[in-house]
Amino acid sequence: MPVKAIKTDSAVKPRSDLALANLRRRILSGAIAPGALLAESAMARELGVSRVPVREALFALEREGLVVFSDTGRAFVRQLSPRDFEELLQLRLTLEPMAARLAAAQIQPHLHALRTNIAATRRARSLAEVTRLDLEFHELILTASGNGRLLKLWRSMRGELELWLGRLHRQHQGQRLDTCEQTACAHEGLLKPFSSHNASLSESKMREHILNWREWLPLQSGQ
Amino acid sequence: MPVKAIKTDSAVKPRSDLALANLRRRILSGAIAPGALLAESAMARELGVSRVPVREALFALEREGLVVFSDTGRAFVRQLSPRDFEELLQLRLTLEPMAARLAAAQIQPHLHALRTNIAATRRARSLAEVTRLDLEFHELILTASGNGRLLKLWRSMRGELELWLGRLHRQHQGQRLDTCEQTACAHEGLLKPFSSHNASLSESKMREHILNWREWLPLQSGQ
DNA sequence: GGAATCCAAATGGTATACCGTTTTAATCTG
DNA sequence: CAGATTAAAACGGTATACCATTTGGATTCC
Repeated sequence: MPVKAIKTDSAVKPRSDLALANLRRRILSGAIAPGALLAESAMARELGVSRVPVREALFALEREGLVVFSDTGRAFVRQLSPRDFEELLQLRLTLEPMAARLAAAQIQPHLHALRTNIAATRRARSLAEVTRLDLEFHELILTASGNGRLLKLWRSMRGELELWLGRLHRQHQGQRLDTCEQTACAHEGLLKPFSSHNASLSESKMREHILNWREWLPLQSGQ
Repeated sequence: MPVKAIKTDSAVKPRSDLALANLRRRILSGAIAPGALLAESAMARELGVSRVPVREALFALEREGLVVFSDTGRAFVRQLSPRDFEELLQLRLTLEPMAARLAAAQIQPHLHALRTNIAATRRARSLAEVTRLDLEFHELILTASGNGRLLKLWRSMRGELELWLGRLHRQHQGQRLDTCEQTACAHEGLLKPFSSHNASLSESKMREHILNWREWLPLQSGQ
C-alpha cells in the first residue's frame, strides 16, 4: 500500500463539466434570455475558470441544441420558433413509436424503473418536475429499445424540448396543474402493451400518446 | 472605398477546419487504422498547428461518429461492429422514408440536382465515388424534406456509414463494379413517385430501396 | 515465471498571453 | 437628422506553458 495516503478514486471534476452544468441550468431556467450573447471571457470571469473549459462547454451545448454559433464564432442562447417545435414533434412521432416497437420485446428489466417514474410523477409538485419526469419516462423507453444510436438521437433533441417546454410553462404559470395525474395515467396506459410484449400495439399507442400530448400544449407563443 | 486595398471577403481558413478535414480524410481512407490512438500532441506536430485546433477537430469528429473518447479523455478511431451497422440501418429505415414522404410535396426545386447526381453516378469510375454520390443523393432527399433537424440527424449518421462502407470496399476490392448502373437505376426509380408528388408511394419506395441496398452488401466482416 | 510495484515518458486539462477580426459607439459628413 | 467613417473596446482563434493523471514497461519481489 502506498505511503501517499488514500487515493480518492478520482472524483476530479473537470472544470468544463462545471461550466457546462452551470450554463445549461441557467439557460433552461430562463436566467439567460433567448438570443443573449454568451461571451467566453465574461462566462470565464463569472465562473472563475479560464476560457478553455467555457469554450468546450459551449460546443457541448451547441450539440444539445441550447446554443447556436454565428458565422463569426459567437455563441448565443438558442431561439426556437413554433416551426422548430413542429419539426421536433415530427421526429418524435417517427423515432419514439419505433423505439416502442423495439422495446416491447425486452422491456422486462426496465419495468421497475418505469413504474417508479410513474409513481414519482403522481407525487410531483411542480410543472417543471412533471416535465422532467415525463421526458425521463420517454427516455427510458428509448433506452429499452436497445438501439444506442436511437437513444443518442433522442438525447440530441431533448435539450431543445426542455428549452421549449420551460419557456412555455413560464408563460402560462399556474395553468394545468392537473397535468400530474393525466401524465401518470397516460404513461400507465402505455405500459400495458409493453408488459404483454405486443410490439405493434406498443408502437401505435406511443404514436397516439405523443399526438395527444401535443394537443394539451398551449401552442401559441414564439421565441 | 478604403485605402487599405481590397478586402478579400474573408477566405480565412481556421486551422481547426484544416485539422478536421485532414483527420477526416485519413480516417475515412483507412490511413489511420480503426482503434488507433489520436494523440493531440502528435497530430498537432504533424499538422504544424497547436493542440487547440486539433482538440476542436477531435470533438467535431466525435460528433460525426468517426472518433470516440475513452473515459480518460483519449481519442481513438471509431471501431464499428456489424451490430452498429444494423442500428444505423434501422434508423435509416425510419428516417429516410419519413423524409421521402415529406419531400414529395416540395421536390420540384431539387429535381435538377437529383438528376445531375444520377447522371454523375452513371459516369462514376470507382466504388468510392459511387458511394459518395449515393449518399449525396439520399442527403438531397433529406434536404428536400424541409425538416432541418431531420437533416441534422441524418448527417450525424453519415460519417459512420461512410466509415463502414469504406472499410467494406477495401476488403472486397474489384467486386461489384456494376454497382454504378444499379445504383443509378434504383435512384431513377425513386424519382418517379417524387415527380408525381405521391407521398405515400415515395415513402414505401424509399423503404424498399434501403432494404434492397442492404441485401447487396457483403455482410460479413467486422471492425 | 508471474504478479505486484514503481518510475519515466506521454497525454490531456487548463491557465495565460498575443493577435487579427468583429462589434459597437462615437464622430464626422452631407 | 440620417448615413457613412473611424477608432476604441470586445471578442474569438490559437500558440505556449504548466501541472496532475494516466500509461506502459522495466524492475522487483514472492
